[in-house]
Amino acid sequence: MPQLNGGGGDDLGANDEMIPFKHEGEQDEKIQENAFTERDLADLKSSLVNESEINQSPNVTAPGAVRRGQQGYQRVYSDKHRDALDEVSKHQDGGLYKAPAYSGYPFLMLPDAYLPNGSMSPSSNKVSVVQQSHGMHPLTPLLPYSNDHLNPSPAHLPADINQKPGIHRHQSQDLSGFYSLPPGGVGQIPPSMGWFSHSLMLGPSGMHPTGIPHPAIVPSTGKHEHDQYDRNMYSKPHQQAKQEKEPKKPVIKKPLNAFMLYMKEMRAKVIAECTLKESAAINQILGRKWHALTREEQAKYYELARKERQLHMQLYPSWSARDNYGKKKRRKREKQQDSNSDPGSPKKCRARFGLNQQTDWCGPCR
DNA sequence: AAACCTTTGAAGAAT
DNA sequence: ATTCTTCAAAGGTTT
Repeated sequence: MPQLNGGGGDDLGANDEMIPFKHEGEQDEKIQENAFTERDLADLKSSLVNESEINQSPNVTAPGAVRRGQQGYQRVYSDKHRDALDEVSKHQDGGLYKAPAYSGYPFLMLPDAYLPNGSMSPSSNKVSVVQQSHGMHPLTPLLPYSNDHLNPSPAHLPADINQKPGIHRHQSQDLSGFYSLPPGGVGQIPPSMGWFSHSLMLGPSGMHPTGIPHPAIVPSTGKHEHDQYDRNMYSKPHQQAKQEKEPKKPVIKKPLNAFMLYMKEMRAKVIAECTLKESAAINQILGRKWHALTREEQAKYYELARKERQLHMQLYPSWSARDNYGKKKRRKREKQQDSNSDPGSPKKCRARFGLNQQTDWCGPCR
């Protein structure tokens, strides 16, 4: 597993690269924060892109170039964070899910109101990840994993679930510990979690046998997936009716990566601060805030993402990211691909000239 | 109505 | 082994 790559030795070079960027990010952050509070919002919006270009990559003029440059940096950067994460994991794997920072993470995002009995608030374990204070969607991706949903009666579950062939991807003790219930919690997650460990067990519209939709599963309608998901959350009968109408095969979405989890948590906060609503702009801010995070702060999300992937893998052993390839139709990308596939358009400008010589890149690459 | 935009990270495909 | 592509979320914008 890539994220477990101990990184083969934390080369100090990584740190050397990390530091300047981080400072840069912090500066940006300060600027950004000031912008939120002092700058006219319209100015902020209009200057957002320019500002980011100036701050992040002075040599770059085109947004696309920013993207490319960052991609080049990205891998190194992510590797470094994996290193950081590994460091954290080294500390946490032994006790992470038995305690502290992340124990019961899936429940962390759960408003107390959703907690079993309403009494077992994991507040003591809450990390800053908690979202409701920002008006975030209370039902985060991991909500369905909560014991609130596990609770509702294993009686609903097929008796032979754990005996289903092909779903015996080894159950990591790590994971079962990770999703362990609070002491005194009502339900107990079966060690195997096999009761909902295969997509085949899901209804036509991605409903869990318990009636709780898994966040990674959406009806394959393409558009308005999220709306449907939200409706599924709150209107069960309606959903059931729809379930009958839609024999379509459910789409299992990719598990969220660290940054996506971070975005999900922070989006509402950023929107509240700057009143921007345009996701593209918000995401730019979030990207910069992400870089401004400390390693430890980021490590939290890498760890959460790792658990997400683990659980996703257990829930849908046969799922592959490839399954969703081609589900989205592209308009512009195709053009870009065409230009890239052009024999006269060298794809490897970045590799050839490096990020510091982007002026030597061909037009499309710039 | 559907794709785009914009971000980072993970996975898979391609080279 | 390295590079490239696609998708994950989100919601206003563009086509």
